[in-house]
Amino acid sequence: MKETLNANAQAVLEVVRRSHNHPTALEVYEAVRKVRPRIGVASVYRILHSLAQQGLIRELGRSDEACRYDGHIERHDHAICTACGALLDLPVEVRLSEEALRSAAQAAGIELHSHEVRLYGLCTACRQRLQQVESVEG
Amino acid sequence: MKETLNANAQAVLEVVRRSHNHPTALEVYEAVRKVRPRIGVASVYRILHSLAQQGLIRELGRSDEACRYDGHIERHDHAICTACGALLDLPVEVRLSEEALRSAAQAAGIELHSHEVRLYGLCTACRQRLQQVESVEG
DNA sequence: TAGCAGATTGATAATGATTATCATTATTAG
DNA sequence: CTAATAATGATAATCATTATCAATCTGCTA
Ligand SMILES: [Mn+2]
Ligand SMILES: [Mn+2]
Ligand SMILES: [Zn+2]
Ligand SMILES: [Zn+2]
Repeated sequence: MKETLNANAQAVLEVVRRSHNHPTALEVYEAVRKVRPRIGVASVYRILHSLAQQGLIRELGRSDEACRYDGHIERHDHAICTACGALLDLPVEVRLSEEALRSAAQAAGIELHSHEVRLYGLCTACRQRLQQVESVEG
Repeated sequence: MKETLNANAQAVLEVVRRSHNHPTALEVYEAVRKVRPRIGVASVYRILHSLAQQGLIRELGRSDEACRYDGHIERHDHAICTACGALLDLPVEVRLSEEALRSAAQAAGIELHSHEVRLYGLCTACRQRLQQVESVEG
């Protein structure tokens, strides 16, 4: 229900698109202020979430909100539910070649210590819950 | 300089190891309280960081601390500096087979929407900074 | 055009996670 | 047994994010 972007949303989108450094919400806020001085921080947060929901920008971090700890230190990957934030171990390893890792790390200029694959999607519970809603609505 | 683990640290480590659900610091705190009722929340945070630094447990989330936004929505991967929290785009794609993704998602019971590879290590700036320190100390 | 229902906005307060302080307590060295 | 030092935990502070809610804007109708 949020088809057209108003001036504020346009400005936020512009800022995020122009920036190549993965800005935080507050950084976006400071930049948007320059062109839309009356905008408030609440609106920036609202707009960012809305843009992310529309797929126009992407949210990084935020698997839930609090830092989580893992007692299993052997390398393994995770699945993250985009609806409820659940963070699950992947029981099988997603293999990727040493060579690909090495060259990617070099291209980014990073000294590689470890890596992780993250799968995003709906967990079983959320899938069922959303199907319910869908069948009621439709 | 934190070779031996005292009773509090042992208890925290036990809790994290026993839990299979990636607990938050506060969840760990509640569980540890049961066996060490006098422990404070500050100590739990201190111990968790210390254990992570020693490589005995792993911290998930916490690329920096605030949620970051990305204006580039085409699928791509990231490098994260474990020293300064910098979050960088990988300029090359880390390829992994559709088949591996699919089977991993199925094994975790998740309906896969997207995925991301994360490389962890030291960015250029931090690498140089740490070399300086090292040469002064050593 | 005036008036009104409903949506949008932004100032501000509230919340939740994490960190900083600092007086108190435990450890260690002499 | 001291005195010095390190570890601890209660509590206050900070920071990002969200909730509230009065004010404002936007169609729309009489
Ligand atoms: Mn895990
Ligand atoms: Mn990116
Ligand atoms: Zn879920
Ligand atoms: Zn760095």
